[in-house]
Amino acid sequence: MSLSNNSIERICKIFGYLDTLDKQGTKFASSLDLAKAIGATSYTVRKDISLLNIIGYTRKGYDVKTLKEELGQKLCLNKKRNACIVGLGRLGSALLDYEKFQEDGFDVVAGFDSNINKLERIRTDIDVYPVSRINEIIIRKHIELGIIAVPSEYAQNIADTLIKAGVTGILNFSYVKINLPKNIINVNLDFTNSLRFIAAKLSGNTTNK
Amino acid sequence: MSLSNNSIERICKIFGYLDTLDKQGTKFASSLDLAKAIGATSYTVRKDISLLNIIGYTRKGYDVKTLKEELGQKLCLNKKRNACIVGLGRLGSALLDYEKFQEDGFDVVAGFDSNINKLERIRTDIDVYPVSRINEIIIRKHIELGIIAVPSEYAQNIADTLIKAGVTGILNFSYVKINLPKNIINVNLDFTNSLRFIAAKLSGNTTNK
DNA sequence: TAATATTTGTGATTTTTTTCACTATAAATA
DNA sequence: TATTTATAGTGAAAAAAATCACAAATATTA
Repeated sequence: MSLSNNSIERICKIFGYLDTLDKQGTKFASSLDLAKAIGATSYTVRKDISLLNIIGYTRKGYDVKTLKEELGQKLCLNKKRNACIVGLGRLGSALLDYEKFQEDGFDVVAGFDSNINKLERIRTDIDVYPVSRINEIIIRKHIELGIIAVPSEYAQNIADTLIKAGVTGILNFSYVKINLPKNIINVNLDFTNSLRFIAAKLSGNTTNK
Repeated sequence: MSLSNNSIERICKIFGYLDTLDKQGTKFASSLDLAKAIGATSYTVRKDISLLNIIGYTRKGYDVKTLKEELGQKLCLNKKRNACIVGLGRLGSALLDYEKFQEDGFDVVAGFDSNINKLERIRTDIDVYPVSRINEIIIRKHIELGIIAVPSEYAQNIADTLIKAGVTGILNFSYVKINLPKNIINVNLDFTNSLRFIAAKLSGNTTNK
C-alpha cells in the first residue's frame, strides 16, 4: 500500500466526516458527498478509497459504518494511542481539556511543565508532572505521541527528550521546525503561518488552486 | 503572478524563518539554509523565490532583510490586518492572549462569546463582546480576519455572520468544513486530524513522501 | 592575478497528482 | 419487465509539481 501525504490527509478528513455522518444516522455517502465535505473532487475521493482496495455500491455510494471501519483499519486510526502535552501555558492547558482528543481515540494521559507552581495550580483530571519526569512517565504510560506547546526556543530540546523516551509522533505547536530522525512523524501547526497563508491569498497575487 | 498553494505555504514559512534569522542578526541565507529550515529542497526554494522575481547573490545567497521585505511586499504580509476571535472557551481565550499574532502583524482587536457571564469573567487586554454585536464591531474596527473557536455545530453560522459583516479570511479551529463563497479565504486547523495524520503515517501503510 | 569553490537562476526532464471519460452495475421508475 | 438514472471503478490523458543539471556569476584562496 502506498499513499501520498495528500491522500492520507484527505482520508483522515473523510474519516472524521464519516464519524459525523454515522452519529447523525446517515447510512450511505457518495463520493460526491464526501468530496464536498472535505473540499475535494469526487474522482479524487474514489481514487483515494480504491487505493485502499475498499469498494462502494453502485448507485448508493459507500456504507458509512463500513467505510469508516475499513479506513480506520487500513490507516490504524481505530487503535487507541496515548499522548502527552508538554508545556501547560494557555494553549497547552486548553489542549489538556480538549475532549475531542479522547473521543477520537487519542488519550492524553499526561501533561508536563517546567514550572512546579503551575503544576500545582492546574485544575484538570489529567495527571501533570514536571518535565524532569518526561522519560519515566512516557515509558510507564506507553505514550506514543507528544504534543509540544512550549515556547519555541525550547521546542527542539523537548522534542529530543520525548524521542529519547520513545515517542514516535510529534504535534508541534511552536513556530520553529524541529529536526528529527526520519522515522519520527511530525506535524507543525503554526497559527501565524495559517494567518499568513490567508493574508497571502487575500492579496490576490496567487492562483486559486 | 501566479503561485500554487504549496508555494504560498513554503513562502510563508520562509518569511517566518527570515524573521527569526533577522532577529538573530544573520545577514545572508542560502537557498539550502532556507530549505532545511522549512523542510524543502534548495531548488524548490529557489524556484519559489524566482517566481516572485526576487533575486539572490551568487555565492552569498539571499539578503535576509531584503528578502523578507520583498516576500512580505509581494504577498502582502507586511500590511497589518485586524482580526477577531469568536468563541472564548479554553482555546479561544488562549488565542486571545497569543502574543505572536500581534508581533506578526495580526492585531486581534476583539473577542466574542455568546455567554455574557464568560465575558465578564475574562481577563485580557482585548475588548470582548457578545456575539450579537459581531456585525457592528467588525465594521467599526475594520476587522478582516475571523478566527473561529466555537463548538463545531455553531461554526457555519458564525462564519456566515462574520462574512456578512465583511470578514474575508477565516481561520477555523472547529472540526467541520464550513461552506463559504469562493472569494473568502479559509483555513481549517483540526487538531484531531493532525493527530490522525501522524497515526496513519506511523502505521507505515504509506509512502514516505 | 589565476584558479577554485560556492551558490544562484532556469530550461529541460521526470515524477506525481489530478482530472477526464467511459464502462459496469444496480437501484428506481415506468 | 424494460428503461432510465445514479454512482462506483479505472485506464488514459492532462496538468502540475518537483527535481535535475548545468551555465553564469562572484567570492575566496593560492
